Amino acid sequence: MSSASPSTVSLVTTPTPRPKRATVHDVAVEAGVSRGTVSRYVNGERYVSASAREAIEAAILKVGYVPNTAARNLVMQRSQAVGFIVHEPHSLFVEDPNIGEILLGANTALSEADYQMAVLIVDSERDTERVARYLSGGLVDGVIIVSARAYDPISRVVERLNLPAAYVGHPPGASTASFVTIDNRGSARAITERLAATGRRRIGMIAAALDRDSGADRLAGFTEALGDRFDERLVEPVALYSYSAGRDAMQALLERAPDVDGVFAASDAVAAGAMEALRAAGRRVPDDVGVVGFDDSAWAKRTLPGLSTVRQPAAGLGRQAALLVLGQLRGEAGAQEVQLESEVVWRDSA
Amino acid sequence: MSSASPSTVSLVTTPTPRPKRATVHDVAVEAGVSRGTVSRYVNGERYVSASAREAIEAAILKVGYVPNTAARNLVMQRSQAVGFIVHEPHSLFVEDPNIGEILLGANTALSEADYQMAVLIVDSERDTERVARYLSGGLVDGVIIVSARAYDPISRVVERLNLPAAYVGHPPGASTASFVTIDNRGSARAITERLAATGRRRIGMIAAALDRDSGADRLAGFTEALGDRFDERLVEPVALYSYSAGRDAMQALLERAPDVDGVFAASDAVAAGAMEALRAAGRRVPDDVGVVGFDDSAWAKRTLPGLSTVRQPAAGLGRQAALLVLGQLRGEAGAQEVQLESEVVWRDSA
DNA sequence: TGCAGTTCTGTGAACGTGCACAGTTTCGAG
DNA sequence: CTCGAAACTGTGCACGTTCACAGAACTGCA
Repeated sequence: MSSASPSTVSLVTTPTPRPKRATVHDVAVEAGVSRGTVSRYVNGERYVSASAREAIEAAILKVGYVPNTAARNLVMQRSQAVGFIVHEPHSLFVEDPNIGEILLGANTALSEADYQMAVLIVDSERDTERVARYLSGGLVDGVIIVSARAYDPISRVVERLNLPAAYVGHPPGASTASFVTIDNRGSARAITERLAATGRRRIGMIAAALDRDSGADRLAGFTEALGDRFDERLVEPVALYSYSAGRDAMQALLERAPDVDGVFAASDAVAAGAMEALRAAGRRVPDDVGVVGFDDSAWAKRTLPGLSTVRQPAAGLGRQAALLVLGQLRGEAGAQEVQLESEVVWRDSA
Repeated sequence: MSSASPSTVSLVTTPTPRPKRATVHDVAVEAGVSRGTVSRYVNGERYVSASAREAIEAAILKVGYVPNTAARNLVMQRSQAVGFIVHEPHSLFVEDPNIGEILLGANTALSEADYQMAVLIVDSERDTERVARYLSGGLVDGVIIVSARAYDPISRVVERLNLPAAYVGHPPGASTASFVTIDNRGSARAITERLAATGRRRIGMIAAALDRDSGADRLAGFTEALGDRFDERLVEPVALYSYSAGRDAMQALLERAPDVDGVFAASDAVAAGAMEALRAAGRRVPDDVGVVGFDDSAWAKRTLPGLSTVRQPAAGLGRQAALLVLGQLRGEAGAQEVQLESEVVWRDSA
């Protein structure tokens, strides 16, 4: 920065000699006005004369002023950031395309409102503690919570802090928080009925994540659709919405009920695994067994044949959740529920 | 929340009456010591007597004190956060499992060092401007940059701000920043040689993302491995590492060179697409055509037969990049290059 | 000219920390 | 008992902003 004279070698010991930033004070001096006026200009408030405005604009450009967010946050008592809390094992974060979509949808909406997103992944006990501390630190003004399970300690922390929050999916416990969902039950019923309408007689289900509302509701819809043709022995429950779980479950189901001719898988990933197991067992899809999934994620277009499924607007879920939080931040009324539309997408797997 | 008495309806106009937080001052009063002593205790410094410590501990518990991060950031001139900049179309963020893995690896390392990660996705012009403003705002102490392309405006902003940074992949331009990579060229050479060793005579490549070092290096390694048996007409370039691109490219390649009996796809997603096209064209894998990919992502285990590929330690890349940034933050020496090991994973597709 | 209303401006006080520095106590050695 | 070092403690200032408030300048109207 300064041209060191050849004789004196100045050894810089400070780690990163980042250039000191211009403050609102520097701008004020440069423009020949006061701090207050500069602040008003920056925040787009009234009562700034034309001449002052011009001088300030020039000064800002000259000194390269950018507001210091920490100082602003301190005095405004807010952070202009929203936490995105994911309650999943790391592996599923990668495997489940839905979460990525939800994150993107939320990030887009937050960006548009000039909010920042802080990603918080909770996988272990240690994470829980760390995230709780983080939330308490006042670093986020609100949170979006994805895939919380029953009796989630993080949810309790959020409630205690009275932090604006929106859940993707039903919130656990008796909380009165806002949330955004799709009609899992109705959609599951619809696609099961559609599958039945193709003439299948022995329809099974690979149910997943029954400890979450999404999983439980999909099973409920399935049961409802079949009515008295429902056979409990044709339901195979698995823990997670994963490919490998679907494959193993289908294998088990085939052993127990070789005459099964239709399968509703609780997610596309599960369905893809099931199709793999069917292929390995020499069953043709859809000729021998019809398969339907749920999500319409990237999986559905990859399978062969293309998977019939329910389109879940994942990005829209994230976006809506963000909007709910932003609404609360603007002081709008409390708990809201939003249900987004989902539709059956019929391809060739059934 | 509060049980309003029937006669007096109190209309709450303040947005969220968040409980006011205890400050270091409150703790000091409660414990009967000074602010300075509390501050020393909180930051684990020396010179706090046993009696003071006990009193402070009790006081903190009683008033529920949590340090205010904004105030701390302001006085310390840092934010304790690192930006994670992704330079990709939104769609690919979802489709490419690598990015998710890299993000997780980085997030883990940052969390362990008590740093927070802010996700910044750059997709449009508007995003570029927004992110530049964000970086200038002093909200991050450093950045991890994924998949930057040549002449990236964000990279220039980072350089101008003198912000500690680490790239995943070679940084664009003549920048002297730190970065972490794998040996794309050597690995591509290795797997191509291995493919050739299975007796293939007409080996083609679906090259992708040639405007990035990863894409260009993989093509270079391929060329190198084949030597004078290299045939330029067997190279099909595509823009992105995507499934659909792989499918279309394979189709084109088959039309131009029906005698092709081996294919190196620039990524697993591309390879999966290629296998789909081969299947549609009635070619058997590996009997008629051997296929190999790159990444060892979730795709590789899903294909049928399992894909031979190069294992890329995606989480490790993210982790290393985070460590490089953290190192610079601690004031350690400047630009470093780290190369992680990658290995050929041989399955059944070739 | 006086006066009220509006528009504009500057000043001082927060916000909640960390840090330098000055001051006080403790303690062991001479 | 004295003295100096080491262990502790408290105070004021700085960080960069917003906000309330007091006051100045400008308007239009009587």
